[in-house]
Amino acid sequence: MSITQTQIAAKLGVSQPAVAFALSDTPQALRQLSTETRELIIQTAQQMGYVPHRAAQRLSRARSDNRAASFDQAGFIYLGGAEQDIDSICLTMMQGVENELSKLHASLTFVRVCEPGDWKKVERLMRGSGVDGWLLVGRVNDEVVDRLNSAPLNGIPYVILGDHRCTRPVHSVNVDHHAVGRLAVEHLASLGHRRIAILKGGTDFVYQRQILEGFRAARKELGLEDEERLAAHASIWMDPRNGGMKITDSAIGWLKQNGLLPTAMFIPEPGSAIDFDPVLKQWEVEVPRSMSVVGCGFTPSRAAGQNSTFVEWPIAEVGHQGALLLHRIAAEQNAASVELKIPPSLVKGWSTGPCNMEPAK
Amino acid sequence: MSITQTQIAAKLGVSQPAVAFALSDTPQALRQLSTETRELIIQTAQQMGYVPHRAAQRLSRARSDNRAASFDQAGFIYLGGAEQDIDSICLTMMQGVENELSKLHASLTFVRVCEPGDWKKVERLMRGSGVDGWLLVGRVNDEVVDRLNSAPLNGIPYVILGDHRCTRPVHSVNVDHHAVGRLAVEHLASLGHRRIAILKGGTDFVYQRQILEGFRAARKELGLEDEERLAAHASIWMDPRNGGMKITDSAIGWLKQNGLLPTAMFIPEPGSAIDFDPVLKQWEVEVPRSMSVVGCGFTPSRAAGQNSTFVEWPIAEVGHQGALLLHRIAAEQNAASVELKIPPSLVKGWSTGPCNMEPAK
DNA sequence: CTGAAAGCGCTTACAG
DNA sequence: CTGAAAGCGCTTACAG
Repeated sequence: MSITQTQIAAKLGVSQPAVAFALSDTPQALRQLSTETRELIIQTAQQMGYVPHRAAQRLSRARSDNRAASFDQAGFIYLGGAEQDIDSICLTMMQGVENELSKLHASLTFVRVCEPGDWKKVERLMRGSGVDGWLLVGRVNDEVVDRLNSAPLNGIPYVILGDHRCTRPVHSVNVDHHAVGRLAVEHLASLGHRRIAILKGGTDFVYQRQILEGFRAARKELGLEDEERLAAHASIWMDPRNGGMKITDSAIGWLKQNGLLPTAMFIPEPGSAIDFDPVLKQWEVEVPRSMSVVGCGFTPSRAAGQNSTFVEWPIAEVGHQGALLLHRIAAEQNAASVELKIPPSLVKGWSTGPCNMEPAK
Repeated sequence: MSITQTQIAAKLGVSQPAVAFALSDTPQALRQLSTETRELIIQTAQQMGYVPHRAAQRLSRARSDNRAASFDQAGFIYLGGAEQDIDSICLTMMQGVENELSKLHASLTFVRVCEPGDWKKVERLMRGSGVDGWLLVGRVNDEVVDRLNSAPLNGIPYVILGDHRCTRPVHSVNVDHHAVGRLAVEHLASLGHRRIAILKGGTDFVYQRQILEGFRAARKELGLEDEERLAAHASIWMDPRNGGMKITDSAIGWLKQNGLLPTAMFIPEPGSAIDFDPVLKQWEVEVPRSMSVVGCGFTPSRAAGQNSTFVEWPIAEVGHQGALLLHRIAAEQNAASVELKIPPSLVKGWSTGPCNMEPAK
């Protein structure tokens, strides 16, 4: 069924190891064979559709563990009960990871860990030499990291994707949420807006706090109005059962009645901005004429709203970089801890425009 | 690092194959060793934390392919550009699959296929003997199935999870969507409702049509009012960019003005029912006093709304059964095609109650 | 009926 | 410098 090195060797009348050397990149291989033979072998292998037997490769490599060369199996640990609506973010990250791994001819094993007993699965995979490195997504904290650092799980490198709550030094890749808040403000400020509100979904989660920080820092630096009541009273209600966010229209009413209506609003919860339009209409606020709105979103299919302006979270890129980082630290035994932040980008749409009005006093 | 059979053998002063036999379930193994020795070996292996080396097992099994015994690697193919908001459904299915596979000591490899070139990844995995069977989720059609049935991918069993558009006989597992529609009607009818509307999100997708069929069949069988306008004019607007559903409140207005307001409503799109409450309030419809609402949802965390009544789609169970089916057909070479339908269940909540009023004429 | 040998498909150290 | 041998950790057919 599948082609083996031995079959190729037989066809060309060379030894099986000769084929192995021709197909490897080790410095030794180059002098083992004439360039001519090497080329011939490579060509033949290709046209016969040769693909190395994964299990055989892994087993063989077990002899002399060359950590650099033997990275071909990553594990994706989804730690359930996560903060935030992690599902679609998680899948998008996985796609980014898988995409990058496939270029390295490595594959991705999915493991879900929800209760303590589930760590047995991780341990089993590790003991059976089934995985060369872990990617962690979800509820990652010191307890999880301690588990991975100590016997019997230690020795396998890991990288955390997305938000986490670890205090120990770890390798991680995440969206630069600080920059998310900053980017929204900068865009709106460039359009002339000076009274910019943020519609928070809460401050419980790491990303929420980081976005808020970035938002405030940028607003301060640019000398914009810093009306705390704008943030305090406009809040997004989050329904944990649904994973969705709803805007409390009472917040808008309050702002309007108190003459605090901003000329621009930033809605950081991904996909929430689209809910906003009908609520605003109800209060006779027209987007973008009387108010600009910047939302958040990720991946083409999950934008904040139909062609509206939003800050795009580079979730897939987090996956890509996570895979690359894991591959790197799997090779270099003890690399210094890396916390990578991927910058978001602004996608301009119809929901933002120049500031036409003086903010209501 | 990891324990091997040889190490166990050395410790007990038996041969390595003796250990192998003790740990296997083959009939031959039983007579090879005394029950006593066998027990001792098993015990020792366990307390030494022995886990078979996956790659070694696979490689060794390659010699005499006993298809039944050598199932330990499934591949999960996510076919992108799917209909419906598949992401969270997909992840829930994966969890179900992984859960079941882990009991079989098998693991799950994630592969994303979005463009034709991505099939190279599938082919590579197959040629490298990296996978014993496939689970397919997403945009599955005849073209995909033909690909898996013909060289160079053929010979590996596969099961489709969720909706698909294949006309050829295939193995598949899905929610019984027909029963979803039926269940909603039956519950509402049992509460005395006779004018029951369905708020369709569309009829483009397979599941939408099946739910509608089930809904209508049940309504007919139970002799309930069959006012087509109820369905025709109450529609859910779906925003593909967001993956979310929104209810057009104009539909409610139309129904009310025309005296067609039903006493109960079924909202089949998962997670949409929660959006409904504020819209209904706006039209002075109070749930459940003047109208009962049944939504849809899946997995505990994705119910249709906070403690509201909904039909639960057994998505995780689809994953479970899919894994089991794949395992089965991987063993029995050519099993007849199986299309498994998993029945949904009704979760009762606050949003439904007895029919108090005569429907408006 | 028992027990040690062959072999899965690779990688690479190591004899010649 | 070359080329065939050893070995990774298993499974199970096959000599004795």
